[in-house]
Amino acid sequence: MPRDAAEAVTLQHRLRHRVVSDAPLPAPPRLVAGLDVSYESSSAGGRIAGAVVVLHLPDLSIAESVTSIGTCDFPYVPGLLAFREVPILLSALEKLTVTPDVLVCDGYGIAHPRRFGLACFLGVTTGLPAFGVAKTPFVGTFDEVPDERGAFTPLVHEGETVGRALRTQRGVKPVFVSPGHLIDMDDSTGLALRLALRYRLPETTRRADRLSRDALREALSSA
DNA sequence: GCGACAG
DNA sequence: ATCTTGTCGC
Repeated sequence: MPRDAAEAVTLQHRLRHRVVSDAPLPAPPRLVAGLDVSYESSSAGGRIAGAVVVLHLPDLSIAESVTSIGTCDFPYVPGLLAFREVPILLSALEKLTVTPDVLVCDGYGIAHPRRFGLACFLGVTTGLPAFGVAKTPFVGTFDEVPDERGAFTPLVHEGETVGRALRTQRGVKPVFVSPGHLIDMDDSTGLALRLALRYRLPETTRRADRLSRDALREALSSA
């Protein structure tokens, strides 16, 4: 891992060419993994907890869940989020005894200043299909999304469609979906929708968020 | 040059 | 991400 921002940007530029973001999934996914990270402090130096929850499709029952505790050694810089979260998430992924068919990341894929967001990084690193579902806008612009579940408008950045603003529930703000690696726009959108049957965010993200939060609380209190 | 800026 | 009160709605 890079030690500073300059090295990180260089690494992103070197790896971005390995990204495949226009291919459909090789087969219908059976196991989908949600990943998330919780922080003790907003800045670097504090403890962090990474969590991965694998769900069965289509029933969304839990297949396996793992966590990993560590320290945050990279500051938050827009565009460099992956360098904060990838290490802890990889250590958690190593504990899995099952191999997910796709990773659902908390953040962006190719909808990124250098087309290499967190989902691209995790996908290229693990060799697994990965896409991102973000809660707030980052790069690009989009037209208002019709207030209907499943409706979406393209997220455009520098003339390219890099993702979609997707309404997962009527009456709630849209989420932002973008392919990361070995998956395309349609499969990413379809999966996000299948995972967000009741709430705004995919069930994978919600479960991983809770698990990482619980794991961090536990780590901070016991030791 | 001035803001905006995933989590 | 995280820190937090009250409030609207099913």
